[in-house]
Amino acid sequence: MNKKKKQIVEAAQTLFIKKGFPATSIQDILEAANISKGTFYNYFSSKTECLMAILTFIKEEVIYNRQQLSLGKTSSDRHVFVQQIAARFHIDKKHNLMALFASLASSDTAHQELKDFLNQQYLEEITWMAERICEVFGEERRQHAYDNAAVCFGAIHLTSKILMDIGKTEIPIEDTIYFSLRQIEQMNAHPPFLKADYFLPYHHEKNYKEKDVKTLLHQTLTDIDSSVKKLQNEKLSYYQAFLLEQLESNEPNLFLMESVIASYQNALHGTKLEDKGKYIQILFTQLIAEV
Amino acid sequence: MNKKKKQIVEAAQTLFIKKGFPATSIQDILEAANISKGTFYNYFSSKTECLMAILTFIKEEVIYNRQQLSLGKTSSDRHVFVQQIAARFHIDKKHNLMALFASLASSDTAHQELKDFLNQQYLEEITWMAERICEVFGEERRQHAYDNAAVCFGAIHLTSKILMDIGKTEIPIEDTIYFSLRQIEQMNAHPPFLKADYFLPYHHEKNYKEKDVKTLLHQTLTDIDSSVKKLQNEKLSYYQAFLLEQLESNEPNLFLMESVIASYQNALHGTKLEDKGKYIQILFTQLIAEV
DNA sequence: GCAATTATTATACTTGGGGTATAAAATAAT
DNA sequence: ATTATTTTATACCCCAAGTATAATAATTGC
Repeated sequence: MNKKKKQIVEAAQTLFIKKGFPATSIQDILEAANISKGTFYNYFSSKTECLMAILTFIKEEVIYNRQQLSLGKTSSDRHVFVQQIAARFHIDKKHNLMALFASLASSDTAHQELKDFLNQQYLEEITWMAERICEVFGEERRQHAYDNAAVCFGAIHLTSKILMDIGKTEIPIEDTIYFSLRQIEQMNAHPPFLKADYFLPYHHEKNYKEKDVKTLLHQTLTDIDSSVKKLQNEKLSYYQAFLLEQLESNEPNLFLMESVIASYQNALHGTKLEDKGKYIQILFTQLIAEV
Repeated sequence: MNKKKKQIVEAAQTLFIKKGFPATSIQDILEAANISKGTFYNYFSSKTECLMAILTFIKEEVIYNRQQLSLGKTSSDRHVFVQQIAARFHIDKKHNLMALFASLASSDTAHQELKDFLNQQYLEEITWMAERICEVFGEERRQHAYDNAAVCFGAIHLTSKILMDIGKTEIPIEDTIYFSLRQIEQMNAHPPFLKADYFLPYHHEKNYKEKDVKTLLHQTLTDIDSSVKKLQNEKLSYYQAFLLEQLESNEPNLFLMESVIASYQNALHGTKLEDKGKYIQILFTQLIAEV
């Protein structure tokens, strides 16, 4: 993400939160970001697309956070699971996404595009949750994993919405999550309602996604290629070339890449490319999370 | 509701469903209803208000339907409960509200007004459900009634949304409701999370509502007063006068009114006021349901 | 360093929707 | 039949999304 684009995204995000998405005009964004209309439409074809860029960025942050939470912990740790679920809420809160979503859901002309985007997000969240339920409650839960995920997810969201709407904002989201998790504690006696194969297509999506993240990673690297060269750091240039080479190969060595990216990011520390490094790290985390 | 207003509402409803609320312009409504802008703004101060009129009308239909379903059945009948929950979905489906809600949630400038309206609707639904859960599962459930209502309601809505989104439209909503009800079958071992007193203010709302329905009923009756007189039916005129008198008194005799309204409606059968009669019946049902 | 390309600005323009205003015509009420 | 009220047609205002374009600034390639 280049400087101008970031400038726009930051201004837009602030405004979307403060005034709500529909109430924020493009003019507002232009003034806040100190850019002209042409520039805006150079980066985004519509206000909706700008919003989706913001949401995508935040989603990456959530994935990264969840991955960090799981480091060094066993995958069956229930408290980690709760923290990971809470991560979305905390990050949403940090960016005040609650307010944003409240003024969203659909909007002016955004229709299908945004709707599909949000649907994709929540269905991904549910398949992730079903997978994690198997890890936390054991493989014998697999049959009912989607039933449980739906009930738990539904309970969390509705309950937190209720608590918001009736003004009980002091209750931490973790309490709500523990409450909702309790609802799926007992083994299910009935045959599964939501069958795993319903969601197969959405697992396939992951592969598409994987491709997308991969190309995105590649693109980001090539984007800053010249800037990296300018730093005239031999090691860095080598890393850069290595990473691109790996990404272009059919079977990239993920372990090696992980290590190299760490050094790569380190070498960028303090330079004006530091943020790009972080972004690359996040993309990579997302890539391995999806494999 | 007079003829022109109904004409507008019907046209608007069709369009909201077909094109979605935000995508429907007032111009579209004017053309579909064959009216001019002035007329529209004579009945509604905004597009949002028009939508709320439609939603209110449908809500009344739901209440009426649920009341009909409970006739002659014990209040603990689980299948009646399921049918009553399903009523909302069926009526929503009949009016294709799913499509409407999907294009809604918030919108252009509607903001607070519409948001509050929808919040009110769903919180009322939850308090209704909590009450019914006590009736169906027994009084010993009261402590956890709101917990159970939230979990069940959340499960129903999320699950049906999922099934819609993944294209499993052939699964009847009743299956989803039975599935969701199963989730709250076991007695809850933990202390309640959502306490009943959180929802106390929303019970008070009922009283306000009652007043509204009463005045609405009165207004509807006076609206058609002259048309009724024109029919030159002595009995009908007497009923008309009687009902108005009762509504104006401090303690209307509901039993008498119920009987008179039945005859009243009967006398209107076949006339062009038949629909008005039905509407009055629905309003009255709502009135006694809230007392 | 200079030429060529690309990004950015400023500005004007088109389209379209929400909502107001008003005078004339139609309909209803007494 | 004469008021009142509703309805219409039309023109208008305001504002926002998005397009177009010519001029200017910044990058890039060589």
